[in-house]
Amino acid sequence: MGGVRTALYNYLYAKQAGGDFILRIEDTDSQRFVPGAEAYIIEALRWCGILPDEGVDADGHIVETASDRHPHAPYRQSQRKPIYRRYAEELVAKGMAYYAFDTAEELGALRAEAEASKQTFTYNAATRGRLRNSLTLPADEVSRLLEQTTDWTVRFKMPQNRIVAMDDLIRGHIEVNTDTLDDKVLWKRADELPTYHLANIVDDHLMEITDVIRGEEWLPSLPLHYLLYEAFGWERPAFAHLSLLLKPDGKGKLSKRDGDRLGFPVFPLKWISPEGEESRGYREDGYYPEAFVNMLALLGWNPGTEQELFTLDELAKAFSLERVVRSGAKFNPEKAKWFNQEYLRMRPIEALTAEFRALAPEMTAVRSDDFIGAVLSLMRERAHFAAELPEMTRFFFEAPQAYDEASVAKFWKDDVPAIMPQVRDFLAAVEPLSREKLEEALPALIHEREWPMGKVMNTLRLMMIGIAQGPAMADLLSILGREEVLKRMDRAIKTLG
RNA sequence: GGCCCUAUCGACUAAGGGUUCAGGUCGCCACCCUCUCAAGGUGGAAAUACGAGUUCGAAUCUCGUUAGGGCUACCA
Repeated sequence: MGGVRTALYNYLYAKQAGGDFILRIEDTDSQRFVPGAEAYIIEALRWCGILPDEGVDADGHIVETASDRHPHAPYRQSQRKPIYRRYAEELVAKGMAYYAFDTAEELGALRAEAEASKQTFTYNAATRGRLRNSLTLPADEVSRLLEQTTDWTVRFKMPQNRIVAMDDLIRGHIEVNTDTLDDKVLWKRADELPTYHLANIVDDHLMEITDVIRGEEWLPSLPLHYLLYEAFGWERPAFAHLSLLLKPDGKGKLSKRDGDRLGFPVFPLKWISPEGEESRGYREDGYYPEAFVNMLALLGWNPGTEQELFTLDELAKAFSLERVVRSGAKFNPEKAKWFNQEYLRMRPIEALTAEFRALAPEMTAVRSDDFIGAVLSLMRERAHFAAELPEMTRFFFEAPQAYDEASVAKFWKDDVPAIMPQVRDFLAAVEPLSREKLEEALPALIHEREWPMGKVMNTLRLMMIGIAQGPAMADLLSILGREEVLKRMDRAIKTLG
């Protein structure tokens, strides 16, 4: 969800400015490769209607070779591997980065040691002079290690005691002293791959990215990114950092577990991890993508007006980074349902009818679109999801198999058994058996005969649908039609005695 | 621990120093409508974290405290 929201804001911002939304896969961590994740991302964005202008082809596959429409291919960082080393070396040549030969074990030991004495180990100006790198080792030793070993890295040489002044489109001005930062690894010889920091800056430059809208977790590395653009002498894009989505109850950021625990999806689409663990999705839970996207857009942004329902195009028109809120937003599953309910109501009846047929093929096989449309028009306002409709409307399609005992006990007594055959005679003769006619004639009959209104109406409903709660009698009877109404009455009179 | 971000009803948010005893939406409660249920209509309860300061005036600006979050990896 958080990822989709970030993508959505990027998309809206790009569309509003008449720009392009590019999908790039940042898969530089070979250890954490997850099969199926890339296809999942593309499918999820597609379901949401967030279609990349660049990076993905019409067939839904990531583009690997450059073309007019995809001038910056390939879009998978793992396929851009040869690009990055050059840039890392460029920084070393400029004296803004250096080779580091410390092993992961050595650094781990240093960190553990520092922790034991309640201190923090930071690889920067304060410590790099004592560590094994091209700044401290003799040149011939450096050359030897570069050629003969494969576990070295290129680290950024963080300047000493410098204030980095940054501007964020959402958060405003931020300043950080470089002494609190460390010499981040930029490139790893072991897999010849860059880390996020290098790959991101190089690719954003190469792909002509003008605006970076990403999660708040990247804010601490913004100074590094500023310094990297400066080191390369490149113009930097504008940055905007979005706050996180928080769990509905308690504290902390929204996690996969919260969905399972509280009963709502955290993923746009159902996701099955390589380990076989399943997570439900908004799509499979019956949400309309329009409702999901609308809900996400309003979680951390507002239009400044009281409008809450937006199409994707309307969102693109109304969106602005100035109106993105800075604080984290707790996700509210109830409001998500409300959005879907609103979209269920706005749905064209033809579309809803088709959807309903797919949901309940046996029940609807012999029914006309007119009949189904009449049922749905009456009943859809009671539902949050289309999937609830078949059960909710079953009594229109099938006569009741049994009569609710509590309702029978409450209504099928006193003079009612004597009255109902007379109601049947009325329904057999009334002309036409329309909603308008019944709304007027049925109460009129009840008044005229001095029958108890509630008792007769509820008993009639009980006879029609098996329980005493449901739609208004005039609607119910007119949709059911005379033949079915009389059949159900006869059966109820016979069964209830 | 260090660095950074954030702080208005239960939740999402509006109010950009005076037009606000803080507005809207979801949820909750009551009433109305009514043959029941739902929907709808009307109304209600419900918030500026705390403490200083600036100012004629502070939800709004400043500082501090508290609380929450993020980062602190050869992950993104």
